[in-house]
Amino acid sequence: MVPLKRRKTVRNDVNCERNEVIKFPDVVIFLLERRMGASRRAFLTRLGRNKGFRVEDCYSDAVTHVVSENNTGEEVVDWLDRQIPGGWTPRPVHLLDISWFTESMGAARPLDVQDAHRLKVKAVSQAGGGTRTVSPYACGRRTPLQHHNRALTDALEVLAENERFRKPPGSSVATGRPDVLYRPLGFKLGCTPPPRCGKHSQQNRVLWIALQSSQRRLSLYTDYTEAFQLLRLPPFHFSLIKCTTDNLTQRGLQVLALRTRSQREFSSGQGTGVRHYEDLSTPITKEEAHAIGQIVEEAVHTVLPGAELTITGGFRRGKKTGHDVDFLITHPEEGKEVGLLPKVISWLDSQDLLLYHRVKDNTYSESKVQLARSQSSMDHFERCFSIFRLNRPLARPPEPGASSGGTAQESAASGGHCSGEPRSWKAVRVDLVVTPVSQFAFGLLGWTGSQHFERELRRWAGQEKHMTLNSHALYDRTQGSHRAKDHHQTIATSMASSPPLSLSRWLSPLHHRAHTRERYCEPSAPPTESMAIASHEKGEIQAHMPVEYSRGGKRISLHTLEPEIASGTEEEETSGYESEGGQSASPADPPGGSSSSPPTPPGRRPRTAFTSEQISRLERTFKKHAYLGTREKEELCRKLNLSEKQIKNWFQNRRMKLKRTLQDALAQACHVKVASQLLHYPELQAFGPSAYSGYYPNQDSTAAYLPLPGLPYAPSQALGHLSALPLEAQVHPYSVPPFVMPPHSAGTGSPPVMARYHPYAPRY
DNA sequence: CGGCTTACG
DNA sequence: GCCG
DNA sequence: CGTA
Repeated sequence: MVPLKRRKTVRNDVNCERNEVIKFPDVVIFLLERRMGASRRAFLTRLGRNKGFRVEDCYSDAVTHVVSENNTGEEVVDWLDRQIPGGWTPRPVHLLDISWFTESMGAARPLDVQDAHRLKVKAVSQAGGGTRTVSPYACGRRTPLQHHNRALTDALEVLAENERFRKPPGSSVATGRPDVLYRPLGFKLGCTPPPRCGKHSQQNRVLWIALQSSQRRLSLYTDYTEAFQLLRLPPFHFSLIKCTTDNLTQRGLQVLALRTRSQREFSSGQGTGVRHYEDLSTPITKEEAHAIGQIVEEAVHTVLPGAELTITGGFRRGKKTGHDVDFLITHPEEGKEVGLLPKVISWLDSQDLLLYHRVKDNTYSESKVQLARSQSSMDHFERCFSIFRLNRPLARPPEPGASSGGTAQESAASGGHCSGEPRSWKAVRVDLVVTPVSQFAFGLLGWTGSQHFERELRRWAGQEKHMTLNSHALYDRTQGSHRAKDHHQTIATSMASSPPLSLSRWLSPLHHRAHTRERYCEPSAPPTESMAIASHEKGEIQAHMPVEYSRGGKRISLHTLEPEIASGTEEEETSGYESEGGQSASPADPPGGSSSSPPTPPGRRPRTAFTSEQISRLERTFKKHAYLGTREKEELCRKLNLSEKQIKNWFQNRRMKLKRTLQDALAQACHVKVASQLLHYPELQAFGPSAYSGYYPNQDSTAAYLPLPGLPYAPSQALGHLSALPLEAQVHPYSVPPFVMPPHSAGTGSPPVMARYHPYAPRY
């Protein structure tokens, strides 16, 4: 099983004219006899020399290319080490597989060394002693012996190996290859990653390495790496790394790459991004977007006459500028749209309007784990990321309707270096998505959304339309029907008729207030079932709604159902009750109180405002472990004068906050919703108290107020990072990894599982 | 009024 | 429930 | 985890 592709080149060339002339003086070859055999070596030597190569009989420092067959890099190094008196000192020499030699022979010239030719030094020994290659999981190809970022590739390999044996739920995401990581880093890493202790040290290093290239994000991501550990989340996934670096490549990394001027290692897309960095970081105007629209429209109509083009994204929301332009394409006749995108692209390309394009079809079809996901085929849409070559208007701004079809000027191709002088065109990012009509509205929503907009929209859907809208579907609770696919009319209508900004008028807090007030202020009138329903527009009828409320510091909570609950509330103690004297003393406010906020329902501790001392200590503890053991809970409880329940709640809330923060950041970074998937691991589930609860020396008080430089969890810091992110708020909801729906939810004809949106951090 | 923070089922 |  |  020799994975080497041997070319038969050699054969008949033996008796060719023998010119011993050295045509390529810069290449000095040494053929390693080991496992090659003397006769074959002699043959190859002759062949090489005939072709004008300089092939040495003995190894020397003059040698530039060491060629071996069926040896690992380590074996070669080992051999060299034994040959050279005093040991072989690593020097810039290519350690190559025979494939380089034979291919060079075939080409009659020394080929540039490709990664595939290189021997990997740290190859794992394998059965059969064949040529070693790096795990395909680690890199899409064999890793070169000499490259800048050994630490990175090694770490990747470790990661990869781990990955093979880890089958966590949702791991289907982890199919991406990390070579994206490897390739973009065409430059030498500046410094060595910080050593870390802990299980995930390698992973963290990987991340660190990958991300240090973008200083802005460095702290962010190292912080989040720690956050992952803290939450006992599994180490990063490949996909995450992939996405992350992908994104970095498209954004921040470019800057660095430009600086280091090593563009050669970039893929075409990355290179394009780098070359047009200036353009791409220049905001796109509405006019430009419109012009692009004209072009795309022409393309679409040419390719498929009936097709419809709609602009989505920020421009649809009314933004005046954007970082890209998004379009949604469909055809009124279901099915007509399939395969449309490639044609559109190639038409555009033929008109020389594209600088780059990458069509993506089913992103995750590769991963077989297509689990119950009847709806939400968002991720099956054809889509394309492209960079347009948009002609700049000449001199004066003409009317936007100039669809100058193929006027693509063949300006100086500015292949690699565009000097600052203004060109006649500008590079513009354009995203194209094709959806079947049935999905059109859904797509429209998805691709038009901004965090704010979607949030508003969902609220609107929920409160006004009694429908649940999330990124996967629209559910009509009124009819109990599921309309993910065919409700486009309603959505489209609402989209059209109520522009985003006017949505707020639906959000009158009055309804809401009225209901809640009603419940809290009129203990004498137990809500009937219907009332309960009415007050819970979300459709979640609370089973045990407290019927009787009393106010005051002492609660006498009577729950109609669940008597045990009432008794259960005992465990709770008043330790922290008066921590804030003023507050809990008598929250009793007159019923007619015009207070803006509803009174605290009885049975519920009035909201306390934790002091900064309390917070800082909690934060410090949290930084050590996000899950609190009984021991520490008690301790905190004492020291902070808070009840255990408060401590417990605080930690719970804090974990959620961290999680949100993480998800948001990762979602942004990945430009993909993978983040929430990553956080769905059981590790995050309730976890018993730490075995070492009491062990950590309690670095008492003292420096409690310091912002703590390394403390990513101090709100100020974490949020500071976030807001510092130059990333756009918009995250497209496509590329949802195969969402693992609880397969058992089918039992009742109940509505499908819906993620409820989080009021704080809409993550789509 | 939204965001963030406590508190709870 | 408070704050900006 | 959603929500008051």
